[in-house]
Amino acid sequence: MTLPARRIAHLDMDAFYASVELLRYPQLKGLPVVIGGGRRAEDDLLARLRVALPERDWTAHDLADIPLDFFPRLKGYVGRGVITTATYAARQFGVGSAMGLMKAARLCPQAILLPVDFEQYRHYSRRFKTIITDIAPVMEDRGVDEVYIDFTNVPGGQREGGRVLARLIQKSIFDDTGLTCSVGVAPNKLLAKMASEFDKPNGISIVHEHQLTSVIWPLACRKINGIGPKADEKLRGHGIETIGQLAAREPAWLQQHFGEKTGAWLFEAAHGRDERAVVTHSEPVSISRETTFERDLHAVRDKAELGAIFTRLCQSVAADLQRKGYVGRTIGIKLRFDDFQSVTRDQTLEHYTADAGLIRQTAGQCLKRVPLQRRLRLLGVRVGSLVHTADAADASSIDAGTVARQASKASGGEASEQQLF
DNA sequence: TCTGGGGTCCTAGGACCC
DNA sequence: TCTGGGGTCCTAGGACCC
Repeated sequence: MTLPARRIAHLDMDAFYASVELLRYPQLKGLPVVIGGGRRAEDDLLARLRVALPERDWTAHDLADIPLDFFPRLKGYVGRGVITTATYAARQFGVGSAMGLMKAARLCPQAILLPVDFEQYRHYSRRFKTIITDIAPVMEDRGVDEVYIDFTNVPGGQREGGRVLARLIQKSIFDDTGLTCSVGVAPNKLLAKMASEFDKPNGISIVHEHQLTSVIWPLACRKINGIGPKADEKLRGHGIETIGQLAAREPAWLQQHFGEKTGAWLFEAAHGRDERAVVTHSEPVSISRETTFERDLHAVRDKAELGAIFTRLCQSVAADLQRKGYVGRTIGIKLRFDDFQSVTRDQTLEHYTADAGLIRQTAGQCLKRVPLQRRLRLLGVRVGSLVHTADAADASSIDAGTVARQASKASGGEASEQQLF
């Protein structure tokens, strides 16, 4: 008996956030639209609408019949926002994800700026993932708009190398949601991920093992998921630009220059080898909240403001933990200074917690270990070493008395903030 | 014209124990 | 008194991804 050949799909929704917005605002179809800008973008849009059409309740986010003129343009945007997604029409102008909005405003001032609406995206994310698992149950979540799917044992999953099943999934998602996606099918996750980029948007690409040298080797190393800007730069320094050139190096040479583990992985990846399974369930390792300030804040001069933000972040993390049913025992902070340098500090507690007061107190201790001469642009709070609340609920793990005692100490609010800043 | 927010994984050094 | 490994935990930083 022989095992069926592995067929793994990578499915990537096309310009997901922007496409969801276009479902709600069809009048924007074909126009350059960028999503981002955080709270400010939302306030701008709502403020305009309240002035223009004061009779309606604009917090409802129902703008399907709103004239184009009422949508805010990128031109003149000031602030720290970045682009989360851009429509294909906007990408023509060279704007793209993670770009600062002020830069985007220069490249494409006429672009329409929409605020992000995660609740909507999560809603459509759940919808398309349910459609997929109804057809092919072995699916790995890779975020709101991406998944891996194991086609191997799905009836029809081998037909035309997976194209037939990919087409069925693509059509089912479109019929239900009106959204398009791109799919790559290959012998493993590494190649499937690359394949899903070959034909975008709304494409399907099939890669077979024997196409390694003809299809994969001419590609830039950067196309390998896991090779980022730094590794790419270093590879270039050694005259390695394509995956084929990477594959030609000796494993020992790669290990010598990139470390034992990374070197071995680079060699395997360049040869299209990847045995990782499609993982249908995973547990979070950490939960965090962070925020970039509207303006850089000084630890002494802006003490009150920072203290309030710090406390709010701790409360948010605690609420997230409680809502999701986790407790953790490693409390950490992250700071980013005005020169963009970041530092982290963390401390591991004896007992698990999801208590805002204890998190605040411990995070405060961490903060005391950081020199605060420079102004800050970002502050974050993280809780790691997570376990399910139920699994930690025995007396040896959570000491309720300790939690209550330390919580009351820290929740004095004003007093503890005084010490911290 | 500076660069969001939420994650994972890896490395490396020091403490501590056997 | 000095020496060596190995294992695990903790902490800090960094690369990378969506």
